[in-house]
Amino acid sequence: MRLLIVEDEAKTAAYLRKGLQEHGFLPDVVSDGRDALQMAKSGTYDLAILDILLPGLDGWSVLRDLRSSGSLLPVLLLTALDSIPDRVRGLEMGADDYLVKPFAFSELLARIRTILRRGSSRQPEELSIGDLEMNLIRRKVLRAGQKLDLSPKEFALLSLLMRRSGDVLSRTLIAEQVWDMNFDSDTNVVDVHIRRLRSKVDDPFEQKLIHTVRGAGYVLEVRP
Amino acid sequence: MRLLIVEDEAKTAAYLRKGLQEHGFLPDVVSDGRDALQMAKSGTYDLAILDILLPGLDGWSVLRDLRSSGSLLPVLLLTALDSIPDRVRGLEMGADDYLVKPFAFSELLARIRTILRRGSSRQPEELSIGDLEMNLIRRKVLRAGQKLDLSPKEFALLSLLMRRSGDVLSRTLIAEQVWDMNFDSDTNVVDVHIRRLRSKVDDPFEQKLIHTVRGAGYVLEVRP
DNA sequence: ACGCAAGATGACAATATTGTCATCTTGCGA
DNA sequence: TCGCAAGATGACAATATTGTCATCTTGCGT
Repeated sequence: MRLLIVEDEAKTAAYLRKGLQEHGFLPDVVSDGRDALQMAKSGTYDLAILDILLPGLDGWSVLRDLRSSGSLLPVLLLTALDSIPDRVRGLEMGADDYLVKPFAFSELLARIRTILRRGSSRQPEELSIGDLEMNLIRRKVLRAGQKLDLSPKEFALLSLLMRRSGDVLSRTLIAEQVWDMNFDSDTNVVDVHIRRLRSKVDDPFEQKLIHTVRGAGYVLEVRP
Repeated sequence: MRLLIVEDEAKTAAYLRKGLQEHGFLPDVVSDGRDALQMAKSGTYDLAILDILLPGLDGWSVLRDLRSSGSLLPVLLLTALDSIPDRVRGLEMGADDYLVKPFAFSELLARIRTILRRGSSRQPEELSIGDLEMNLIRRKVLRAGQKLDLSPKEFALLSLLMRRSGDVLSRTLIAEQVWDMNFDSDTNVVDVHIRRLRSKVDDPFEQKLIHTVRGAGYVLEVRP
């Protein structure tokens, strides 16, 4: 895990760098606010530990600029400013945690881990199975790097299959989720849409991903 | 936002409930650890504020059981135990934050918001401006609580406007983003689609959200 | 190996979506 | 205030999407 340590005070900076390195992190240290901002925006770090009192550009400004440029880089503010208004300000400006100096190294470590843990356990908006990738937000689907062009229903159906890949989904369940209607099973819409989806997702490729489970429904998964 | 407050001390519990209610949350209070666990597992809460010293089952156990059962419910530990080992233990057991009593209500509030912000806005999939809400993942749009039925292009256009609400977006920019093509400006597709969007999003309502900036483009914002 | 039920598939018609164009309105500078 | 350019709007035709149905295939129990 790459950490960006933004800290002007040399002694603290060295202490942080050494301690974090020993715990398996890859820290870089920078002391100037302007440099910090540039590095933080580079997209190469997993988390920044940010002091507020800095030369060049203070920590508030670094954080504000970072967030307003759309960066989601987790930031832990580590500062001697201990008043409640400062804490609130930091958190409301988009910091992920606020720890007051002097601090216990073990607590810093635990808080860093907490932030990082959170980062990875979130509901993903990027799904992928085998060489099939889809981005729910951008509404883009790729198979083996090639862009697939799906209709709205096909997209909804595929996203359901991917979100629950490995599970066998009954036609009834699919109908409820994708058509959000309770189902009078005398239609084969689901079958037909599965067909259309297959023709785009599976037909052009060797490795099939959409599988039929006779009598039960459909699964999306990689099979040997 | 539904909060579960797990707090044995009646005075603190009442104080929390009242304060949080005033800030727009929907808090439920429970004082027994066993009840707390059951409620936390029900899946109806967005966050739990958990004290450690409890009758029935202590906070550590509640947290451990919750996490080992796979629940991702965000938990903020709020306790009088202020030693570093306790803090570390709490965070490492899977709490999302640890705040020591006595605490400032404003800091608690800021920390709650920080945790909740993480939860949904890593890349916000829920956008809202005024009484217009949209969910990028579920592909649902509501205005004043009413469901709007948008075509794919309309949806893409609106999501662009919402993601960048407050910014004036030129037709060229819109064309690039929504049609992802470089634009030979001898067409008025954008105008037409703005029209169609307006007819669904704005026409039926008093308060308009889509505004024309003559010579520049369009903005989505709340205007007095 | 046979028969049948489950599933796959192709075709079709009903809708919905989209882009273009012609025409009407409106805001703003001269 | 007039005239014009920017923008709004309604209508239309070309496509695309969707659901249904009839028919073909396939897997599986006997």
